[in-house]
Amino acid sequence: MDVKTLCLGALSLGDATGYDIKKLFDEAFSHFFAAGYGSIYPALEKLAEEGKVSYDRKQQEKRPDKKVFSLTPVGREEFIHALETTPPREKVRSEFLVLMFFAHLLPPQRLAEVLQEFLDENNKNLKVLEDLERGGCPPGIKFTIHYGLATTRAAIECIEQSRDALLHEVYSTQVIQ
Amino acid sequence: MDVKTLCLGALSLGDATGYDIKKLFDEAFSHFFAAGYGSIYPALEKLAEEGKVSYDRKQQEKRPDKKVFSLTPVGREEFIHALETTPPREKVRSEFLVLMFFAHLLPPQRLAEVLQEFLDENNKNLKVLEDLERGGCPPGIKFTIHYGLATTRAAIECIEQSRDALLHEVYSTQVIQ
DNA sequence: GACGATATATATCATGTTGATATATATTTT
DNA sequence: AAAATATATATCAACATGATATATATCGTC
Repeated sequence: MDVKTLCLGALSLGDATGYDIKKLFDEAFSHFFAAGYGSIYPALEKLAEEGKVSYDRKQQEKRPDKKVFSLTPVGREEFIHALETTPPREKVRSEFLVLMFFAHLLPPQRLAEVLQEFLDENNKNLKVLEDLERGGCPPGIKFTIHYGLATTRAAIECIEQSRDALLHEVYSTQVIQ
Repeated sequence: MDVKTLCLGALSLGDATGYDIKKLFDEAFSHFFAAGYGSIYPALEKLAEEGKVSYDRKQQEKRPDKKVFSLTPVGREEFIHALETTPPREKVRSEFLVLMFFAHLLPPQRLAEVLQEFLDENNKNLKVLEDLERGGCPPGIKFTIHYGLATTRAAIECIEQSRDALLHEVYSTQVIQ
């Protein structure tokens, strides 16, 4: 699934500018799909060429002109077709786990820092998700929040449980070079 | 962190061809970092230009010639420097959660299928990780396995616990269009 | 013994994505 | 009054994706 397809999804929730869609990516989609302006604006341009979205240019006196995009019927069908055929995959790119994999090459101080930093970030994400959980939303969206909470809590517990032993073991097992 | 850097990491484990490194990505790194030939071969070429890896061309009678790459001292320092400065991030791209977010646009049959398929894949990954867990390996690597087990188990439990209610709710909440 | 599948090995390429930067102005915070 | 944040679009080099091409060997199986 590419950014073009998820832009159709974003517009299925209501008309929006590229800027609005970026905010949606940063808020509602942030814990499972990332995209920046560099992929969103070209995606909208191509979708417009293909007739899957249309837009109104809204003149604004004190701001750059807005392009408010809407999903066309063709675009809506395209999106539903994508949902029906996209396999439910999940892909993780974890710099954190790369650092753990090569823990034996890290100075002890740095390994401790890395664990703390990653723990902090997870606790921050947890708070965001806990706030979202309190607000009401459709069951599908609620599920994405519960799933995020479950995996984030598991990550935090795993780190808290193994941290001390890990810091100890890495430097007793370590071959001095 | 880019593929170039992780190729240095791969070579820190021992000399290898591009083909060998691809296997390492598919096995040891697969649950936290993906890369294909299309990024590995260009990465090795650039690293060689920069003097961070060297290679021996091994002629083989019955196979295409091998290029066996080795980490140079410069490359090793570069890798350790990268480990010391890379922030411990984690990024997920989940087509599964996109499908859940837009569950209200999926036919009931398809939603059930998606959940089952994703559950099956997670159980498959779980078995791979459980097998890895039994084999002995350094503490840092062991940690990446435990972390994978913890988050995968949390994902499976979360789906098993909410699946039935979700299937029910989505289609009772749904606005018929 | 033949056939298909898998393994060894490198390489390329169009398309898509990343992350930063540029441009301009308004509003909010310090 | 200055600095930071928000509104809004757009571009770009560098990097990554995923598929495909090329050749041969080996392994299983019917």
